[in-house]
Amino acid sequence: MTTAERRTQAQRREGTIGALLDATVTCLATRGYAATSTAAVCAEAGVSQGALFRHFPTRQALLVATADHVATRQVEAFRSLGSPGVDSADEVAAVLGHLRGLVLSPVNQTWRELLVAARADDSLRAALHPARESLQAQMLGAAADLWGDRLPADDLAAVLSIVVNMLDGLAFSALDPDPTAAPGRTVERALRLLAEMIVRHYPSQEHR
Amino acid sequence: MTTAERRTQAQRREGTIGALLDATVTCLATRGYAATSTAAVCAEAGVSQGALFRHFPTRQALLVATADHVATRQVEAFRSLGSPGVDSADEVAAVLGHLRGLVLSPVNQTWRELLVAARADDSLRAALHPARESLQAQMLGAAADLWGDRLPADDLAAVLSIVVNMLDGLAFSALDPDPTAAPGRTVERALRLLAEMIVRHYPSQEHR
DNA sequence: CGACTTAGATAGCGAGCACTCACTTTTTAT
DNA sequence: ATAAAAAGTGAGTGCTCGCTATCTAAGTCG
Repeated sequence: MTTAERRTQAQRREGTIGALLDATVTCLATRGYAATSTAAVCAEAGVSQGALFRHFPTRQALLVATADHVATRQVEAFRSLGSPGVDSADEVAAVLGHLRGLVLSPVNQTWRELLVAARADDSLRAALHPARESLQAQMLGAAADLWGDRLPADDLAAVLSIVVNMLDGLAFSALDPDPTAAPGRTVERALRLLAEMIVRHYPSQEHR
Repeated sequence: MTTAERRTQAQRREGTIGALLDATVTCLATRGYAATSTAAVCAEAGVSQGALFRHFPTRQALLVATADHVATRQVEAFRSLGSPGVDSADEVAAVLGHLRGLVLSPVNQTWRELLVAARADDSLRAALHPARESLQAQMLGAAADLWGDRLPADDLAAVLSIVVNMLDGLAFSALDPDPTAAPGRTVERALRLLAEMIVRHYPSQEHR
């Protein structure tokens, strides 16, 4: 640690803010909303509480900033799926499996934790509202880019709603602390069945 | 208040315990887990904190007792659906709508709140585990009684998993404080589409 | 350099939390 | 009737929380 001791103020600022946001993500994902106290976040980030309250006027401001932070990362992860085929049930099932991985990721866990907390907190709900709308629109846009040529727009939104809501529901039901635990027989069967139902309802043009 | 002033000890006990359980349900459903403090529950129930801690050694014990309380009420509500037809897409959509109502009810909201809190609390998760298993088994059994003659057992569990997980996911996403708010266009479309996919995948015998 | 602004550290404050305890009231048993 | 037991009360206890005030360290600019 002999070099690069000198940083500009903007660099210092960005560094600690980034550390605080990342620490908030890991605290929310591992300890949950209630246990994500300012002290816990500061300990995780390796800074003092004074530093936190210099950059964020209140705990809620930190949480809202974290929500915006993870929202952008969510669309990135979704788009980084590439453009997988959805012609056969196997391919759709593979896509569902990948989506399940995304939904179970810490980033998405953070997002869910904030949404749940927002239900009982009016001002947090209001503060999270724009990010929520933006995220939904961007996810729908990404889905349209990937598969918009196969489904009418209304149906695409409906299928997306079915899939992500089911995966979110699964994430809430999966209380195992180990995120890579065996998905369970019925869960695998349910995903497989959903894939089959989708391809049967929207057969690809080649097979017609 | 001139009559019936005399109650046996068992009656008094049952009365206050019932009031505490009901108060816990409404507190969890309206204020959320974190705001369901012992003081809030006692105020809602109209008893003192001393009374609460006479019957429940700790806050967690009260919450676990409440979980058992609502679990039984959930199966009752599910079975009270009767035995609706599931031959046409319209009928399946109607069933999905009724299920949606059940999932959005305060009883189910309470259950979800406890499950979410259990994710970050090891001992609460362990204490809730038996009720969780029992509830899942009873729901599957009820579903088998209602529609077991139409689907193989494995498929029934898978369909049930898809439907209830999607509805739970919807309940988490629906942050509106008004539970009877307009379901939203895409939600209605998604439920309708899911109903159509189900009847297409499992056509009734008569239409074969 | 030296005045000035920004970033970060530390101690502490008031509020709310789960829980306890000494006490009163109501039911039960003799 | 009266003693014992159970139910219920409400003030108090220690602890953690979000947040603030005060201070030191570091970067900026004449």
